[in-house]
Amino acid sequence: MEEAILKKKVTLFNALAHPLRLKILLKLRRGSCCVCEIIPFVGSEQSNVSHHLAILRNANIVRSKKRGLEVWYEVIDPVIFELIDRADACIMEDLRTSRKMLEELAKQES
Amino acid sequence: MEEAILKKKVTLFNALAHPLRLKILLKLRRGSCCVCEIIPFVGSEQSNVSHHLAILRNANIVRSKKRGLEVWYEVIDPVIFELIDRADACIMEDLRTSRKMLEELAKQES
DNA sequence: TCCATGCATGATTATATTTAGATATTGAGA
DNA sequence: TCTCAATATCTAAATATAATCATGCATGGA
Repeated sequence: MEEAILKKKVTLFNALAHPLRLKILLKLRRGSCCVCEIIPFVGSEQSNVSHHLAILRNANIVRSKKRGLEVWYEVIDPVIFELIDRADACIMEDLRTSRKMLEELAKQES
Repeated sequence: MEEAILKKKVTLFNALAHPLRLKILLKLRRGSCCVCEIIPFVGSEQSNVSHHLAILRNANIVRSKKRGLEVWYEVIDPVIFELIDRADACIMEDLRTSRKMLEELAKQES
């Protein structure tokens, strides 16, 4: 694996490894919007949201443009949502396995 | 989004957000192996590798079992590789876009 | 039983990340 | 021009993460 690609992959996964940033992307999935809409959606300080938006920008996941006083954000490439969905699939599979194990434990106890 | 799922997703992405851990998974992709094979592959201290393996274990990405003195690791669910591949796709798309922008810049300059 | 091997765990230090508050910047309107 | 609104950036403190070194633990062989 090329070192530069590896680094980019770490940056990408790292950008997705925070609840606030995942919430921001969840909001942007419904369409682009301004920061003033993101702030109440994620429920955090303005400066904190701005900081996390910068991390998503640096990871090339979102881009912004000014519209008067507001700054509007949008996801650059929706493929990112496929990535997130794949993560969901991993988690769901994991949960299914856990449930099966619990069921078998329960069977053995009865 | 349910808070528990969100947390699991963060744990998953976080586990993938480190070059050493991605290298470990790259190794395990070729089949399960013992720690003594992983250490030279990733090129780091034994204790450090062990710590990172623990992070992958806690994220439910890999599991281990003893075989005599050795401990063998394997990926629990290969779906994780689809996730990683999807990340690659995101990065490649990003690189393609960057290249296009550079080409257009070059055109304008000439 | 004693020792060596393979690995995990704990402690420590250095570094990075997160958060909140303060300040700076940009644009719109009075 | 002055002021306000929306957002970014800076700073400091708290917390988390990473790497290394030391130690502990289980297993197999002498």
